Amino acid sequence: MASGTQKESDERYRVQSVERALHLVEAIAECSPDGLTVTELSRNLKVSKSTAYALAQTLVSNGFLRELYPGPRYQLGLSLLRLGDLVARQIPLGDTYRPILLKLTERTGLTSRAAISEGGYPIFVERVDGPGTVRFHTLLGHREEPHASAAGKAILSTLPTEEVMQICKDQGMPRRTRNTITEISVFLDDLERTRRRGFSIDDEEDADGVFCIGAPFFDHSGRCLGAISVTGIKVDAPSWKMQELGHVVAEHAAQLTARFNGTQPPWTGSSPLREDGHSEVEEM
Amino acid sequence: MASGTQKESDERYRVQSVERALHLVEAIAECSPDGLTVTELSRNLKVSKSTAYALAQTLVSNGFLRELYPGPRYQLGLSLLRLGDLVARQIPLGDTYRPILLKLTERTGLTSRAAISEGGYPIFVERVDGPGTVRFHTLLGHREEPHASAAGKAILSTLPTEEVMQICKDQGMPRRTRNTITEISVFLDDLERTRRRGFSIDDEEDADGVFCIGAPFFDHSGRCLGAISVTGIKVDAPSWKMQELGHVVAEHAAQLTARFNGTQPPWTGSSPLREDGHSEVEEM
DNA sequence: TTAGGGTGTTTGTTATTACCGAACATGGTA
DNA sequence: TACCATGTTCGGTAATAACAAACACCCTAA
Repeated sequence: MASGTQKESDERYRVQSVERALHLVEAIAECSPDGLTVTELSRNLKVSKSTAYALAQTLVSNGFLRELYPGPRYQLGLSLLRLGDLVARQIPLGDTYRPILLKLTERTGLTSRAAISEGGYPIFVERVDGPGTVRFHTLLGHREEPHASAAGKAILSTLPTEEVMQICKDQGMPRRTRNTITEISVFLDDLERTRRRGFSIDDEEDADGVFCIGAPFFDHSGRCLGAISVTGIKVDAPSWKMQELGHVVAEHAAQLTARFNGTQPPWTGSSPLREDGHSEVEEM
Repeated sequence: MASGTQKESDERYRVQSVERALHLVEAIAECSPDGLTVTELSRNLKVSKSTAYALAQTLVSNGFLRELYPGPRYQLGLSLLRLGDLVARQIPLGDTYRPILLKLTERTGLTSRAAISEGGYPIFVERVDGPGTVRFHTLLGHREEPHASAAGKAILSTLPTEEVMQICKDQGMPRRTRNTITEISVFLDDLERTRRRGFSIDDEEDADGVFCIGAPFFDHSGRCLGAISVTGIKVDAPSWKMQELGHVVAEHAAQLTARFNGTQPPWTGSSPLREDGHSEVEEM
């Protein structure tokens, strides 16, 4: 549903006009950077023009939106830049990620990202774009599908089975591509493979032609803090190369763990190569 | 007043509950990263506990705030990170600033920032922290005082006198430190010196012990797009060193202008050194 | 030029709904 | 245990958010 996946704070205690105002901001965010006019907003939110107008004016006067002339189009305002920067700065040890991602991108030539775990869901908090011409539309603060992203699978691979099943039930396992895993039993098998090899693979499971490889990092008690991942287009890395990339990613994740004075749980990295060779890559 | 400096879109057309919700976000931003409780929020906004509760719940359910236990404290939410990142990405030619700021910081050892001009006011859109242990609390999206910041003075130095006086009248020239320029005539003199030497100096005018040096950059028509500046603590750069720093900053600003295929207006940099030597630095 | 359809803005009016105060639940402390 | 501080829930009431309709202002086409 609309915004339902978070903890469902009772709907009775929500303020309609505020809810509408926030949806208005989101609507503009989706149409960025072009922005929307009052009429478009009113249609989008299914409210009267005058209501949309009043909401937009309120947001503008507080810097959450800005009016672009002519024909006033509303764009995201600079308060959001300031508040977003503030959030970025208060991410625990936020400065730590960038240097390691830079190294990872330099080594692999791929876009790399760091996500922290929010109740098992990956939230991306840092990004280093690769040198290639391909740019991925990845936003900080974005929450990816836990079952169809490398970061999500890396994080889930560290959690007990019951928690994984709970998250999958809450979130559902919607199909994103032909390769998306939508069966819980298949997914649990995949997490088991992830644990054994020490890194996760999203092989065109979230978007066609795009792969990701991720690995988790840990705090001092061995709890998973989040995951890092690299993203590329499939032609850049055929399946036989993923094994190699996986070890590089896992190695950098281990460096992050070390920076946090963390400890790898005993079962990770214990068998970087499976008994039966590299079949786990090809069988997906 | 509260948020008065922006264009005063008629107060009749604002919705109260949304206004309160946004102020609530700002209140939390000011107390970040600790966050605030419902009771603190209600006191801060001068509304009843139940109202603050409803507003906060609405913001939480949309990801603008997050609830931290115990004793639910409300913090800024990850939607703000995502929206802020989106704004950052749609800044015109946003990728251009960082490499030049990196060079500037490497060369000077100081924190450097880029601001774009929003109707003559400087809005910071990029930042590269210096290697020192001193960190300045500078936020992207923040609007600094035009009359008491190096970036502001650099931008204003490119505008006609009437516009400068209008902005000073709108904004006022509040005193921030002992050194703040609060007299319009003195300020206009300072802008004239800035034009002649090609860079602006904020010598403890915004914060005690902190100096900034800025220089404007231009588009193809010679209009000022914004300014870059470096920031440091006074002990790192006594007055005699500012002249030298100024030329480095101005040089990097010129590189930015070149990147934008811009043109320096004829009167800039025409006399990088004043007739009477370096006295302008000491007389402040 | 004029008519038309599209804006954004302004205006009352109505009933929705946001707000408050008070009651309830909870947790820590003396 | 009683107390005082929270956070949460409830119902009544009046403020106010939302709407429709009118207005002003472009454009474009006839």
